[in-house]
Order: sequence, then structure tokens, then C-alpha cells
Amino acid sequence: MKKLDILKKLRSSGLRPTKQRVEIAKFLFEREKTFHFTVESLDKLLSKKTTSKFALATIYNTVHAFKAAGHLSEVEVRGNKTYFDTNVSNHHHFYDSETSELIDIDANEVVIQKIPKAPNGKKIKNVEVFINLKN
Amino acid sequence: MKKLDILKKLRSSGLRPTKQRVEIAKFLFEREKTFHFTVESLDKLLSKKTTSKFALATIYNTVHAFKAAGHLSEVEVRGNKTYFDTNVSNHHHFYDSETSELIDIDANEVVIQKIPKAPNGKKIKNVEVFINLKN
DNA sequence: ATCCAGTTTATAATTATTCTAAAGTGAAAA
DNA sequence: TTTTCACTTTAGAATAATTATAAACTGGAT
Ligand SMILES: [Mn+2]
Ligand SMILES: [Mn+2]
Ligand SMILES: [Zn+2]
Ligand SMILES: [Zn+2]
Repeated sequence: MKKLDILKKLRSSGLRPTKQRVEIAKFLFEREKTFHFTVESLDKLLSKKTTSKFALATIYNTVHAFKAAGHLSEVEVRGNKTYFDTNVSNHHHFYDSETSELIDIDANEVVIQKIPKAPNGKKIKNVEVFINLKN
Repeated sequence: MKKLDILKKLRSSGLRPTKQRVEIAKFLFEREKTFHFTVESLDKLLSKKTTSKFALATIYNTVHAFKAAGHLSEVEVRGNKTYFDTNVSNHHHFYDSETSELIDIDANEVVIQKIPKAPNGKKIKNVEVFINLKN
């Protein structure tokens, strides 16, 4: 994703492209592969890779704004902190609890043959599969 | 599960059956259906249903001890607090994020036809399916 | 150039959980 | 049955992740 696209992406989702948002967006979205991170890990990586400083609150604000705009998704993994994901399509995960590492599984790599129907009055929003790993 | 079984359960897992543990175990395990809870919700329910008082730290200690002994499992759901589950068998969940409600799905209600192989050097520990619900 | 709603920031507040260390207790041993 | 002590409970302090606050700043419309 090129810089111009980053600006477009921000503007088209009603996010003013501030210095901080553009830098964070470049860091998150200008890459080939899915990136899974916590606010803490993102903060550390940003400190290393860029010269600017970001208040921690800004990182929280930005990540939540990106999530609300649909540019990031949240992944539920065991543990205390929240994980985010640059892959916002419907997909699944391998999870290695020893390293806290998430690995994407494309939706079509998992085929479910049988699934119960939703409880009365409710509908199925989506199905998430976690494959927990060991060594 | 009867009171005698509760005592047996505790002793056989090396847990001294203290007043607090027995009361909490009775509350958790003397029921027909699976019970999903957080430490906070358990604390509130215990205050209502019993006359004894429990330090919050005791509830944390006890729940963790029960989990370590294999009498409880932990369920990962979106949100800040940790959910526990009296169903320690391999099973899946419906999850209603609006009510934060978990509903059990028996393992044999879900049949997976295709699944990717584990990344190099790693093995699959287990597969967990979450069916997210909406209204 | 001016202005202002939206944004960033430092810091305080909140929330969930864990730690600490003193007091209490189940049950083994005397 | 008393004594003993490792294990447990407890109140409160500490920690860690996240959110709230409110003052300073800034992108971009006018
Ligand atoms: Mn989590
Ligand atoms: Mn959680
Ligand atoms: Zn992912
Ligand atoms: Zn369950």
C-alpha cells in the first residue's frame, strides 16, 4: 500500500490524516503480510522504526479509530492484553500460547461440515476457528 | 454432584477442603448445566447465595486452584475479564457479544471436514470453534 | 491569515488481577 | 486430645492494561 493510498484510506473513512495517524498507518498497512500486534508491541516497534514519538494514548486512540473504521480487527487470545490484526477479512488463526504468536489461516483452508443452529431468536454472525498449537 | 463427592474431588486433587473451597465448589459443581462465569460475577453470586464472606483474593485463589486441578477451564472471549467454565471437556461455544453470554456446543455438534496442517515443528493441541451470535 | 472541530498529549483515574505478609486452620503427629 | 506447621485466607498494597480528562495543538475549511 502506497503513501497516497494511505491518505485516501484515512480520508475516505473520515479520519483526518494527522502526522501520527499517517505514520502509524504506514507502519501497519505498508506491508505484504498480516500483522498481529498489541498496543504495547506496536508502541515498542514504532519507537524503534520511527523518529517521532507518540503518546501511548495516541496509539490507543489511533488503533481504536482504525478498528472502528474497519481497517483493523481485534483477535481474542488468552491473556490480559488485546490483540489487533491488519487482516480484516473473515479468517481463522493458529495460536501458539507459548510464544503468544498468531498465524493466519485463510477462510477457505477450513471447511466445516456440520454446525448447530443458533439458539432461538438469534442468528449466526460468523464462525471463528482457533487451532491451538504445541511443540 | 453430592457433598461427599465434592470433598473427594478436592482431596483427590491435593486441595485441602477448607470451608471456602467447599462452599465455592458446591456452588460451582452442584448443578446440572455448565456454568460460565467471571471472578466478578462469581463473587456477586456467592454473596447472594451464601451467608459466608469470601475475600476477593480467595475467590481468585480458589478459581485458579480449581483450574490447575482440571476442575475448571478458561474460555477466551472478547473483553477485559477472564471467563471460566465448569465444562472441562473438549467443546465449543456460541457467544453473544451483546449479552456476553456463552452457550456450550458439544464437541460432536461440530464436524470439521478440512483443516490446515500445523506450521513446521508444531503440532495441533486442539481446535476451538466460536460461533458469534447476533439478534 | 484566521479559526475551530478534531486530535494529541501528559497525567490521573479506573479496572482486573496479582502480590504481600500477617493471622487463621485442617489434619498429621505426638 | 493437644500440639504443630504447612497450607490457606485475608485485607490491603501493588501492578498492569486501558480509559478518561482537560489543556495545548493542528489540518484544512473559510
Ligand atoms: Mn484476550
Ligand atoms: Mn478475554
Ligand atoms: Zn489474523
Ligand atoms: Zn463451555
